[in-house]
Amino acid sequence: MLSFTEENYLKALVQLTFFENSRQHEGQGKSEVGVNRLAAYLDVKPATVSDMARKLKVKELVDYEKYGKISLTELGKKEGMMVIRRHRLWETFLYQKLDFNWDEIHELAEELEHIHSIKLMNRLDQFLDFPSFDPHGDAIPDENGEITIPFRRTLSEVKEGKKCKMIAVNDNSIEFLKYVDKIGLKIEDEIEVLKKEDFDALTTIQFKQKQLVVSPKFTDNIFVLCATCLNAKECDC
Amino acid sequence: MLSFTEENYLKALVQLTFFENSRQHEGQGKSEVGVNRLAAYLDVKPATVSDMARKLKVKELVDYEKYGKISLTELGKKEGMMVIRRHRLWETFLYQKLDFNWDEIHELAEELEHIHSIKLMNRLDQFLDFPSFDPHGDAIPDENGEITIPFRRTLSEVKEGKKCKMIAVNDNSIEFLKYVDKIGLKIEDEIEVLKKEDFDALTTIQFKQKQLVVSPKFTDNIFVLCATCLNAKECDC
DNA sequence: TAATAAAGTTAGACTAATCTAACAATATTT
DNA sequence: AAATATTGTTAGATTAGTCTAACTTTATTA
Repeated sequence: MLSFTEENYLKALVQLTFFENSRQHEGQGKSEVGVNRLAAYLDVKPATVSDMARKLKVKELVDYEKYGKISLTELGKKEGMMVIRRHRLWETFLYQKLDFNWDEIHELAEELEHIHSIKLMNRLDQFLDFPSFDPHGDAIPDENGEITIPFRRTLSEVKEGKKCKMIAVNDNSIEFLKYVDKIGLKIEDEIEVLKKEDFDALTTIQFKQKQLVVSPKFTDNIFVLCATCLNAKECDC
Repeated sequence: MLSFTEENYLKALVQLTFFENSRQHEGQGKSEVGVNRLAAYLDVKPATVSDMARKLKVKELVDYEKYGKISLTELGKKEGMMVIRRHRLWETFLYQKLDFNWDEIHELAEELEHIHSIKLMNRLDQFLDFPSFDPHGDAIPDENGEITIPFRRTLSEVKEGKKCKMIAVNDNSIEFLKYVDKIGLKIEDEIEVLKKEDFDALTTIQFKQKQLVVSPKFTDNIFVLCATCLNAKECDC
């Protein structure tokens, strides 16, 4: 059985090697990370990560050689994915059933994700009607730790005059989530890009009969999908 | 913030000093416990309890002097009660919402009870419609850690020919819970005592149109209440 | 390529929670 | 009351996860 701490290392490795900058890395297979980077991400000292990397290697959860990079083994990836599955299912529960705000659920899920029970998570999954995305729009890994990330683009990439729907946010900081809440935008909402101003990169969007001018700080962090590109990598939206 | 372990010590102390044998102790104020007893209950060595007792004393959670008994302070009692509140609310959730069996919920609640969030527990309480008892029929402490144990008697004490309803079980062992499940008896079910045989202490009961002969091992561990004694200490049932 | 910077490792220390083994205090029994 | 049994304490060790400080390896740059 994995400890609380070991699980957090595996989760962090999944985030850093599979999710972070996934568009840049796409297809490059650069799924490894340095000791310093992981240490910074987990807010511990590099020395601590060095130690832990050795321990995780013994348990065959990571591939790692002294002075080398760290990467997840198949087993390690699966375990990390399961932590993320639990995290995202709990977030969905807190948001949908207990009426928590978008910006409150992450912290609670950080604790709840460490409850180990496959049965519990499968029951919760069923209770929530098998959601595909959590309240931030991130995909929820299935029972086997598999995740099928649909092709996503940011709102910045959508052409003028096109419509799309918001499916996720890229920035999970409380400030960002509070802003999105404030303007009244929600997952699954339809957004129309009315005008894109090249000069200062401001975009005028419309959703729910409201018009709003937003900056790249916003558009870069909203993931969208349009009806036609749901399953297609090429799409003109 | 209390650690996982500290919380378990406080919970155990509440169980041993307030709940266990509460009928015997009633009114005697003997709410203290020895090092060996607590060690046996927690399945650790007495040496460990000695150490922890000193630490908990520093934190003003227990009263304790070297070679003396351990008892909870007001603060310690409240913290312990809150752990029990969380445990019982989670059990209720697992049983009512996720359709877990009676005998599966305890173990999961042992983990869930350590998630600290007052808001989470209050929301869950609301979601469950403010239950007074958990699935085992034990009272759930309120937001302030207060518990009002209603007057309970065991099925053994009910006179021949009287009816009562089951409100709790005294024995939470898996074997016992499985047996209760097997015979199809549930919290709130009405039970009629048809016959009591003094010779071998067997009792014939009826519930849901079924008749069954049970032993003291059973009747001693079923708590009941009758309509007339709900709020009265004296009752002829 | 040699010097410097960045990245990573090792040794030794700390804390919390546990153990064992030896010892001390208190309670019980003859 | 002395002997014995029960109960509780202390000292020293262990493990996981962390730290700091000193050191080593690898990468970058002048």
